[in-house]
Amino acid sequence: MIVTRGERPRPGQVAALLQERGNRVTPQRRAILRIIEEQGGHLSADEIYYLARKEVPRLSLSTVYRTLELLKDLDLVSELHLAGSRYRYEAQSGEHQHLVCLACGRVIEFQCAHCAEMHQRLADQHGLKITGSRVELFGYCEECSTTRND
Amino acid sequence: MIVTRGERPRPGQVAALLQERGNRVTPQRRAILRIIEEQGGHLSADEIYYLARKEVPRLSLSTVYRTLELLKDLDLVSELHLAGSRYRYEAQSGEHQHLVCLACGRVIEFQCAHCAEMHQRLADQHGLKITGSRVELFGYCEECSTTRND
DNA sequence: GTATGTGCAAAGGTTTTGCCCCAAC
DNA sequence: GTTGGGGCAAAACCTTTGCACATAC
Repeated sequence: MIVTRGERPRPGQVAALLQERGNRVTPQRRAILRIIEEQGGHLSADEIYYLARKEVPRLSLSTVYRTLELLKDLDLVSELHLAGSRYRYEAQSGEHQHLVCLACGRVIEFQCAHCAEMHQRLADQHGLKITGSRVELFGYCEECSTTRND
Repeated sequence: MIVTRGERPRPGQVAALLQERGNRVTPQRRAILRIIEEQGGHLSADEIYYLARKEVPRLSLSTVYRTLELLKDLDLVSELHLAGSRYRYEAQSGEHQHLVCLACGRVIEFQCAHCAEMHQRLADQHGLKITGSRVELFGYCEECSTTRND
């Protein structure tokens, strides 16, 4: 099955994707994927673990990591290195980029067609076939820059 | 002393920068800074440690980390999260961005005035004051994509 | 001489792995 | 019934910290 990158497969499709690879659909995997999709945010493995245990109390952190690995392979989830030392995970939902506030940690997502276009041009210039891109802008959001100036 | 961001201070200036803050100029710090500048690459703390020990054999890894912390504060070095789980460090040498080959790990740097301009516009739209930006394009370089197709 | 800096060792935090039992197919 | 997946505990990995000694100033 081919799911166009950037288009989020529906639950039934996810099951099919897994089965195609000989993977199983388990309550743990369902819970973890649903949490990432519903929360929408940029969750750490830890936070996912915490949330998922409400549903699958005996869940272990290693299962979270293993599941995230799998979901990355399936392009259902992507792994981010924003500020701080931990990985964060989010549902794959089309190319988008991040503005990160260094004070409060808030992350604003944006899409930018010009960026994508420019990246393609840059990659061509350097003979690279792009498979992914990341734009992160760091700074201080409106609220935080006001506070800091008080 | 003010060193314009993006302009690399010369050795004498570095000493002055340190002294201004009440920091000392030690052989360890000199070695680490020189390695980062000369290697030009994107070194991990580990690699810096390894190289610097040729010169300062009793150097410890914690000194490397502490020195990197200091050099970051002075804006002489910047910390990157490219592919993989470790931090990498490079000499601060003006805004530039990275193309990363996922097969061989090669990193190509590029500068892009358009990107900077666009980032400013995006940040303005979202009320963010930018202090830094990161553009990373992932893919396969010419050589590697040839090899993979064999 | 006096802080600041260093080495060493230990702690810390996050992610990965091994092993054996369990459950999805 | 098979085989992939999960839980647990331990290991691995990278980075940070505490402390006593060394050294740049």
